[in-house]
Amino acid sequence: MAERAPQTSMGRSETLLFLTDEQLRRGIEAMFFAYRGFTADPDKILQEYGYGRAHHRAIHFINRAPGTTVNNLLSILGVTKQSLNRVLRTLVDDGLVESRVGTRDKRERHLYLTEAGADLERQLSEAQRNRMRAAFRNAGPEAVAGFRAVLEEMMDADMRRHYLDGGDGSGGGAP
Amino acid sequence: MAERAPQTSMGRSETLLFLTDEQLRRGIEAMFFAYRGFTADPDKILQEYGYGRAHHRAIHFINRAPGTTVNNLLSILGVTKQSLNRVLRTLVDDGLVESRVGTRDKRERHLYLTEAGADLERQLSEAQRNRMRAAFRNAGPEAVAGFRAVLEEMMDADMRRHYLDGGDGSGGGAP
DNA sequence: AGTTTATGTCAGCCTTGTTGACTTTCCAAG
DNA sequence: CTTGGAAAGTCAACAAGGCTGACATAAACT
Repeated sequence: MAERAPQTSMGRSETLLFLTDEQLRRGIEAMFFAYRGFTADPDKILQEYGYGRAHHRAIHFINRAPGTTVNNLLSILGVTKQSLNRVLRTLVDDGLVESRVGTRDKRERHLYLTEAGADLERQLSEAQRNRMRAAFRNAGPEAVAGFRAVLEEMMDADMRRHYLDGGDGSGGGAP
Repeated sequence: MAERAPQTSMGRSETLLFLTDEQLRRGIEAMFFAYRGFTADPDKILQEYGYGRAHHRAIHFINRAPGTTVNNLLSILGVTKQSLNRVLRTLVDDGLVESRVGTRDKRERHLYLTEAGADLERQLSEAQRNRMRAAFRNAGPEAVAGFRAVLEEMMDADMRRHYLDGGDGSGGGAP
C-alpha cells in the first residue's frame, strides 16, 4: 500500500501502518460523526419532554450513582454550578429528581431519581443502548475492546478516574 | 442494589461476554468522556481567537474538501443555513475563508481557506491529531481498527456516506 | 468566633442552535 | 422569453446551555 511515502506530522520513527495524518483525520471525523449518531436517539426523546442534553447527562449520572452530591456531579460534568443548578432545578420541580439534605453533612444535597425520573432514564438509556448494542454486535467483541481502549486513552486523566470507578452505586458513601 | 444475575435488556440469546447493560453503559460513558477530551485541546485554541466549535467544524471540512459549496457543508454539518451562515460570515470577514462565486453555477459559493485560515486549521488539527496519535499509539493498531469499526457502526447511515468518501479533495467536482 | 465549604440564586452575557419570512440571483423547463 | 424553483443570503426573534460575578445561607471545621 501507499506508493509515495505516507506523510506523518512526526518523524519517520512512527509505525507506518496506522499513524499517517490521513489515518488520524479519519479517526477525528469518525469521532465527530459517531458522536452525532450517539446522541441522536436520546435527543429525539428529550425534545418531547422539553429537555436537552444537559438534563440527560444529569439524569444519567444520578442514576449511575444514586445519592451523589451536587459537587460530585459538578466535577463529573465539568460545568459551573449555575449551569448545573438550572438543569437540576427543573428536574426537581418536575418531580424527576429528589434532593435530600445530607444526614452526616447537612450542607450536602444527595440526589436521587424519583420513579418518574427512573422511567425517563430507562427510556433514554435504552435508546442509546440499542444503538450501541447494534454497533457492538456488528463490529464484534475484539472491536469493542479496541474501541474502549482508544476512548480511554483519549480522555483527560482526571476524567478517566470518573470513568473507571463506575460499576457499584457508591456515589460518595451515602449514609 | 441487584446482586442478581447480570441484566441484559434483551433476552439471554446475547453473547454474555460483552453485551450486558453494564458493558453498554461503560461504552456510553466512554463516548461521553472521550468526546470531551477530544474537543478540549482545539477548544482552548479557539477561545484565544474568540471562535467556537462551530467555526472549527466549518474550517475542518472546508480544508478537507476545498471548493465545497455551502449546501454540501450544510448536509455534512447538519445545521440550518442560518446557523452556518453566521459562522461563515465571521470567518469570511476575518479573512480566514474565501467565498468564490461559482463559475458553472453562479448561485453557488465555493469555499476555500485563505493562508490565515489554513494556518489556524493546522494549529487546530495538530492539537487534535496529537491527542489522537497518543491514544492510537498507546492502544495499539488492533485497537485502532476496532475503534474505527465501532464508530462507523454508530453513525447514522447518511453520515457514513460523508465519512467514507473522504480522502481526495474533490468537494463537488469544481471546474 | 471566625473561616471555609457546599449549595443556591439573581443578573447578565455569549455561542450556537432553532423557525419564519423575505429577497436576489440565476438555471432550466415550458 | 417567461416563469418556476433551487441556491444563497438576510433580518428578526427566540431558546438552550454554557459562562462570570456577586451575594446569601447554613453547616462544618479550626
